[in-house]
Amino acid sequence: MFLSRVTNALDAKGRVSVPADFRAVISSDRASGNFDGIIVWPSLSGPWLEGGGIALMREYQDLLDNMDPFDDDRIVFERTIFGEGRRLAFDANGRVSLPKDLAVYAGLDKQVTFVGLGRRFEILNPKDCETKFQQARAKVQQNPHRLRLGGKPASQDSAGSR
Amino acid sequence: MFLSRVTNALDAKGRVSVPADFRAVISSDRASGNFDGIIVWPSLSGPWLEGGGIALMREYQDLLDNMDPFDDDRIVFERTIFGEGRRLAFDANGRVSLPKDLAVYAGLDKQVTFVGLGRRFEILNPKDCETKFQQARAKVQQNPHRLRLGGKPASQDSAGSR
DNA sequence: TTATAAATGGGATAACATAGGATAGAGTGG
DNA sequence: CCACTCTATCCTATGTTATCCCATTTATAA
Repeated sequence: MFLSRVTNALDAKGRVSVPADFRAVISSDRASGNFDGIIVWPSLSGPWLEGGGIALMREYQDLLDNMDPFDDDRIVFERTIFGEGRRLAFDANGRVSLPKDLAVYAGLDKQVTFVGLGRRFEILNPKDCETKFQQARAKVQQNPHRLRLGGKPASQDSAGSR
Repeated sequence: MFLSRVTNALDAKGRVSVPADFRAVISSDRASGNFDGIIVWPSLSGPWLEGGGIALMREYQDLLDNMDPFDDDRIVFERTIFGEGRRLAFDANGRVSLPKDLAVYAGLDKQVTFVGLGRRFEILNPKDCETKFQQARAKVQQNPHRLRLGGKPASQDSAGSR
């Protein structure tokens, strides 16, 4: 499970270290022979990136496999999920090199922040991250009931927030 | 799993490099002795091409075996994918040469874009690709609920809205 | 402090995409 | 039946980019 917030440097070659904790998650749910790296895609919700391990992609694939092959929405999801995703392999030091267009999309410059979201994570500009965090906090304080921490029920979760 | 979007040049001889990532997928799920190349057919849905490895053809065959022999979808499926499909072998540099009629069908000229869709991929004109992607993105944003991205529960996710 | 792991920097190297000539095979016309 | 053309495949070459490898720094823990 991806947890916590880490800021690392993006070097001149476009490389950035993936936090060691995150790497541990990837390699633990990685059956031998699986891709050793992360999958990253531009968020549908705004100018930042989202990512996860290959296992997450398989979950998405399972969901899609259950859709009607001739459903119009199916191809739309296939394009957005698989077509936008990039496979970024770890180098020997646990770094990935971030494609330039993704960096531009997310406004990433010298520093990037990884934010764990459980099944997946976000990659964004540290400044934007701070802003988003404050907004999210404010929202929860206004509306504390939606997330019922500590109780089983939580029928309408929404926890995944994102 | 085929991921991401790559644009490569179609040269004067009708050759185009298949993205290295895609080739890796093919050779990884390729039992030794299998066909080293891609299978390409005109899409059922419009003027572009679809393709995959030989392994995908096997999957389709299994699917078809379980369909009603008189199902209309089945017949269309068989005719396009098996009937119209072409076997394009890699050359030493990982290129295939795209038959002229397929290029015409898909309106391919100097540049072609490969779009990963998980089990298969699309091959189309970069301009058309851009259009389709914008449409897909817009559609998913309007209707993110059909596919429960990011988690099991999330019946009315999107909570984090923003 | 010392030891261990993680993150960072940069030069060397290999992989990739692309171009073009050379060769072999299919099809056509004489 | 042979010569010719056209086309497809093979092979080598080259610029560009990514990745490999090693060295150094920073952080964490004993």
